[in-house]
Amino acid sequence: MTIVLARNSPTEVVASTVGPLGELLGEARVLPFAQLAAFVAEREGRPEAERWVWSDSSRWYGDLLSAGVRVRRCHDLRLSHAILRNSTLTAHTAFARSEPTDWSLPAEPLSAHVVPAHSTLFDLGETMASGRGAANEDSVAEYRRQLMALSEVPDAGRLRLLLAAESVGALIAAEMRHAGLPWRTDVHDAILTEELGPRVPYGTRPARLEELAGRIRDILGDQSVNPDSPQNVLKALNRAGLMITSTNRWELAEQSHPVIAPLLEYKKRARLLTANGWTWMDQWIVNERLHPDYVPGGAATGRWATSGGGALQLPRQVRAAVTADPGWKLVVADAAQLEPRILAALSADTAMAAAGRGTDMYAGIVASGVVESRDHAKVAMLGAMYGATTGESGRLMPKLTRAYPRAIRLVEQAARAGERGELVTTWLGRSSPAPGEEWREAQRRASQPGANAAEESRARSRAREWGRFTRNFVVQGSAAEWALCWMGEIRNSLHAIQQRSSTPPARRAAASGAVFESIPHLVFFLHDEIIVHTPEEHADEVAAAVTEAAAFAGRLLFGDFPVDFPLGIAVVDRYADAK
DNA sequence: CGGTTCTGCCAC
DNA sequence: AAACGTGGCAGAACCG
Repeated sequence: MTIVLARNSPTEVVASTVGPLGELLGEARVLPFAQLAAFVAEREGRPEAERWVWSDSSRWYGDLLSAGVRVRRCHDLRLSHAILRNSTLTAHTAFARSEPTDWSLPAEPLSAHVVPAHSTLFDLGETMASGRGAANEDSVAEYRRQLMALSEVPDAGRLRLLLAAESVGALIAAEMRHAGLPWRTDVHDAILTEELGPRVPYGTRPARLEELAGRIRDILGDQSVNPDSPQNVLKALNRAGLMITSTNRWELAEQSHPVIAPLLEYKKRARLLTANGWTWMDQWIVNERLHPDYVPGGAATGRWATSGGGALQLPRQVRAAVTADPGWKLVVADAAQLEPRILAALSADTAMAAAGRGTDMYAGIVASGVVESRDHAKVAMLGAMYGATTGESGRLMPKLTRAYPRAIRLVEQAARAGERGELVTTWLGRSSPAPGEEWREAQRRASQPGANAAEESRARSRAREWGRFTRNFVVQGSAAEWALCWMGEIRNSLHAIQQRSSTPPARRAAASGAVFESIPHLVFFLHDEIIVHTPEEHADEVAAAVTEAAAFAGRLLFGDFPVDFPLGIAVVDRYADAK
């Protein structure tokens, strides 16, 4: 059954049951927000899984989770709209060719600090009520238009899978934000104290940094040096005779001067303080949980982005603070060499897939005699996917091209398409954005008869730049699709484990408002890795399910093509212990 | 003074 | 060794 939920007024929801073409089945029900959670919970209590269609999962589902209600399936209209409007597969449809509407706008970010507490049913709708405008949502009509667009695509199987994967990703994002990543503030504080000295008020330098700043000034014989100011440091180092043009780490590291070591150490520690210091901890860790605001589909390639919390860049330095609760474990898994494996499958390059038969594809490439070392294999593969032309990576390209012609042809063709300003499309059907007007104008000018050399060279350089983007887009975007399928299947398996387990399910949890209090659940996702927080007794079962889900995702996308997706996987107490 | 851009570094 | 993709973020630097 499919039920479209839409905001009817600032205080009401309309729930419309619809059929396969989005046609209304029976009367729509109007509910006050206060009754929505009970309504959804009742439908979710039935054996058959409803599909909830709504504008924006982060709002609708965030509210439901706060009220203690989990759902199994949804269709996220806004995320699906973005895919269907831009895909080359739907480019011929009225849906893609019509003028953009409000549905074409990105979801509004959740307000900075609605960290999911366990609110009561009474609060439900607060997030919804704060959404864009007060206008009613025309969700049924939009759903119908999307179904219509899909029906106009000859072979829409992959596109349908993409919309389902994108939508389940949005559910998972909301669930992970709700549950939060277990975070020990005492461990975090101990790391900071060890690296920086005891906590000091915001705006003052901790002892360890003060001491390093003193040493830097003494060595340079200049007490006015401020190591936090790149400009100031650059001038001071130039005065000291160092021929550098910036103060970035690699340029400094090339110099031999006694000030370099303390300066690099200062920068390292200062970074920890500003990015993940006490201020960050106070702001983002609530009740020993990090609640990052994931943005599914936030990157053009379909990768997730985040806004706030910095979950895309949790430095290794602080990962020891990510610690399972007593009696619980973290199952940490990452896909080994995901992107090259995806490339092998996209291009049906059986030689490259064969090199990935073991757990280390780079070792497999060496074993096949393509290059001499694992480092070479890695830098060559990354160069092929990123479009490297110079350096070691560029020099190794011919060897790779000889060994894996199909794979390399695929990325080269994607690059050439981008250079011509064309769109490229992932395995499941997400297309790259078109280059901007400025880009097109530059290309037009350069191709005019009177164009000067500078214009031509600038245009060529912009074209190659866009080619590197589209080259990477097909691989990165298809890898993101695999990851969504992997995670969606993990979610299904965890649900099944919960159903089988003696610790009973959602109903009791729902009553307490804590949807994930006693069951294994995903708590972290980053491009090709996941963390599940699980009661210890389920840890091995969870690890097996995560592993099987990777194989499942491979079959779902690539059918019988013999490509493996091995994982690095560990059952640990602390994230830092995983690899 | 507040808003925007730049620099540098974190993650994959 | 330093050029090769996607992001976020803090603080400095710049600008009207």
